[in-house]
Amino acid sequence: MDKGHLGGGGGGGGLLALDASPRQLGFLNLLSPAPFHRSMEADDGGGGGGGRGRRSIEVDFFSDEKKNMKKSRASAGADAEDHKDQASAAGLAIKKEDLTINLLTGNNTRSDRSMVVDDDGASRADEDRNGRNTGELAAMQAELSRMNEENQRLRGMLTQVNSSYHALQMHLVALMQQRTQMPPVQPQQPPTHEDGKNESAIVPRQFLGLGPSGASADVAEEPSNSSTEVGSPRRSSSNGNEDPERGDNPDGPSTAGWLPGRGMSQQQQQQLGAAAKGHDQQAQEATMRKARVSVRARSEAPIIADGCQWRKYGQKMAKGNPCPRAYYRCTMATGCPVQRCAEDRTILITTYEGTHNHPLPPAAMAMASTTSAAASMLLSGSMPSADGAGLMSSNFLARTVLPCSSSMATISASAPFPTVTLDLTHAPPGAPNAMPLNVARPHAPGQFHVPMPGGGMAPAFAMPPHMLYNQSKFSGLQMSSDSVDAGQFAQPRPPMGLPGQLSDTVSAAAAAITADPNFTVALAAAISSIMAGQHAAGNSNANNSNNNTSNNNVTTTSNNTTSNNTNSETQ
DNA sequence: CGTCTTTGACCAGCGC
DNA sequence: GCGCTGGTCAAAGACG
Repeated sequence: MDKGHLGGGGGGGGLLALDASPRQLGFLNLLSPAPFHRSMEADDGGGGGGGRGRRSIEVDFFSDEKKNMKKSRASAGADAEDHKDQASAAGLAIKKEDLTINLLTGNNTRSDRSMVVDDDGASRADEDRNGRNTGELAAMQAELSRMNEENQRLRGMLTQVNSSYHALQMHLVALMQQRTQMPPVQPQQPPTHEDGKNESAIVPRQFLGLGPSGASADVAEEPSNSSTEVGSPRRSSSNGNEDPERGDNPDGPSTAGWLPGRGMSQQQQQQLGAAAKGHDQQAQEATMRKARVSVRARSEAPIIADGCQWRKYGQKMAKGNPCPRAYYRCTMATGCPVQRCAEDRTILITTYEGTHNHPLPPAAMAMASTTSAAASMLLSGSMPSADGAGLMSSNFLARTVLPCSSSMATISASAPFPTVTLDLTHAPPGAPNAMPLNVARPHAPGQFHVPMPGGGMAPAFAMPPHMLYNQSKFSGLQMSSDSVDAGQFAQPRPPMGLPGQLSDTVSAAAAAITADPNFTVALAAAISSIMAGQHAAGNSNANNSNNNTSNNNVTTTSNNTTSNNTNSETQ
């Protein structure tokens, strides 16, 4: 692999020098988010969550209760059952209903009695009634206050989570920047392994068996630009051989990793193995790069506007598709490997391969993190350790997909190149662009559809990818941890047992939250709405300028024509 | 003049 | 071994 990144063309393109550097850093994906998702994961498979809007938390949280209340009211006292249900549902609701119902139905309740009494002594009855009403009123008020308190608490939790998320995000960004600035940095490797010993174990996931490939990814990067490599063997993918060419140049490996090449890993490992410290990272990078994230969205534009600058370096007629496939390369940094093609007319399919190795503008962060997360998830899903991993990853991915988009995201993973397809062309029936957070219903077995909050409101890519609902029932943290590792630090880590405290924390939180499905749903909705709102607000400026098109493309997608994503993973 | 896009050619992997 | 296909390079042209 290699070269992929070389510069493109000749002509003037100075830009080109892209060489590949492998770094992974590129993205950070939000660690936090992952956890979020998970925690949120509620059951909802479709359900309910709903949330609608991004605006008020309260609504989201108690939507269910409110619904129940409304129901009860509507049904008027007639339905005793309703009452029961309501009662079970929420205390407040019950009381309210009791009042209403009692008056009408004449049950044994005090209110009833009072009514009956009226016949005789109006005044006394009135007093009693008043007294009772007052008492009930007081009770209701108490309930309300209680609910308010609870609400406050929940809000506080949300705030905390939110702040934590932002803090992590910031931290990641900082790390990323540091990394990019200090090339030589050694891969901060995971404590556990040294020089590649554990690598295999650590990096297990790879589809390709990538081993340590080359030097520290980070390092390399850069400087180079390698145009030097241009002459080199083109297809990187293929051979490990290339790497050797590059020799010490770390880039080589990385690039290699980046490319589709399949077999390189072992050979390279042997060859380079000695040197390797960054192997782990590279290996991961390689895997990351091999993993592809395909985003489907309706767009008239030739390329999706995700905040990054893409340069077209090639176009080919793809077999079986009348529409040409175009190859794009990120020009924001010289070795940024993320790339590629768009096909199809109405539906723009953008496949990302690799990760950005440079700091991204806010506008691009969302998409980058999304794709990165998706890739990492996918990769992590392949991990042997957890059966559910794959599924989880799917879910997570789904959740990860552009949350703002109103459309549904369909995720699929397929071999030989693990590919995650985020289908933004789907829109729930009857849900136009701006569909509120609706219930997600699985379209078809094996597909994960994720409701995206706020369609019309927030820029499609403005939001962090993590705010989606969790549908999955799976709990593992792997996803999060993996995603984090892979996406960001590229440090290889044991699948599950991450040293990460974060994982623990997250898991604990997730467990606690997920204990109550309803709560989970509500919380998920609330968080989604909040985050959406914040991001929209925060990024609106930057994003608007850059992402308008993307927004339109993705967000506007209303109906999906294509549900055909290949979903290999079925849940 | 510099940058970007287009487009033909080259190379490598893969399947038969 | 051959052909097909995917992916990339790089010259040439277009555009601002």
